[in-house]
Amino acid sequence: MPEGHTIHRLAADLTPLLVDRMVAVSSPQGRFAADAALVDGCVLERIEPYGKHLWFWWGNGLVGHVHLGLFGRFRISTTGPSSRHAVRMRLATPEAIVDLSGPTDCSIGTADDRDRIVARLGPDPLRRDGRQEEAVARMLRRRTPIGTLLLDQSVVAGIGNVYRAEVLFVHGIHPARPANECTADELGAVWDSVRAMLRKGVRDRRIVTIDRRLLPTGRRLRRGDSTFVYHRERCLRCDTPIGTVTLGGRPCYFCPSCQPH
DNA sequence: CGTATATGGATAC
DNA sequence: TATCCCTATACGT
Repeated sequence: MPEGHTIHRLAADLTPLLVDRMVAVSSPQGRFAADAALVDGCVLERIEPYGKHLWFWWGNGLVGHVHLGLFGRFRISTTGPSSRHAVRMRLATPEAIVDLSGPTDCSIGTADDRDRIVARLGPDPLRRDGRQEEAVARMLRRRTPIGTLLLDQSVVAGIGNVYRAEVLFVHGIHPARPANECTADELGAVWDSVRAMLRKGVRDRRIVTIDRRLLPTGRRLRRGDSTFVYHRERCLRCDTPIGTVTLGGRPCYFCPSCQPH
């Protein structure tokens, strides 16, 4: 679930439920209990998404940090606590209960702590302050494979393994190509595409990158098809067997035919 | 019941 | 580069 679109979707969903309210903060599972006590009963002033990070600005000046990692998940209930799951953090108002399980990080810190983390993030395509030129500059000056850079949160914040593969496919770029062998126009187009993909992900609440205009006319889609190359056996466009190359420590799926060296 | 897998990332070497 | 952590789910036995 969690690439940047998930985080921005969560901020939009949780804000009307929790912001400007006094929130009971607890940790049924226990590991967040000491931190929870620091903000329990405070008014939540703002929920801020940035890349794959989520910050909770509390009325007493403290700032909660959540990073879902690979397994983290929020469950929202308006009818009572959802049992059965290990709940690291519970945010409760009279109207709603928000349960967080499995995060890589869930902690309470200061605004400075938040700033230090944001300082090492690249621009986020889903934020108003996300600047295309900044991301292009960060990529263009390096000869690192573009597939590695797109996964590097200090270059662009919010892209994960699915969007990286899909956006490179859409532009016909082999993931191992050194970033500085791309043109500025090309990299700008990659930014624009991934921003559009992420926005669609926020709207749909899931990743669907397929654009029928990029497929041969008459190509039949199977139920559940959502990507061109990610986690597929064969390319959705040309049926060539999909390859993978490990970049940034994780397999990057690509079509050897549509994305030649 | 066990095992494999997953859209992430920090840390140790 | 390797290892570990966090959790849920799908699937095989």
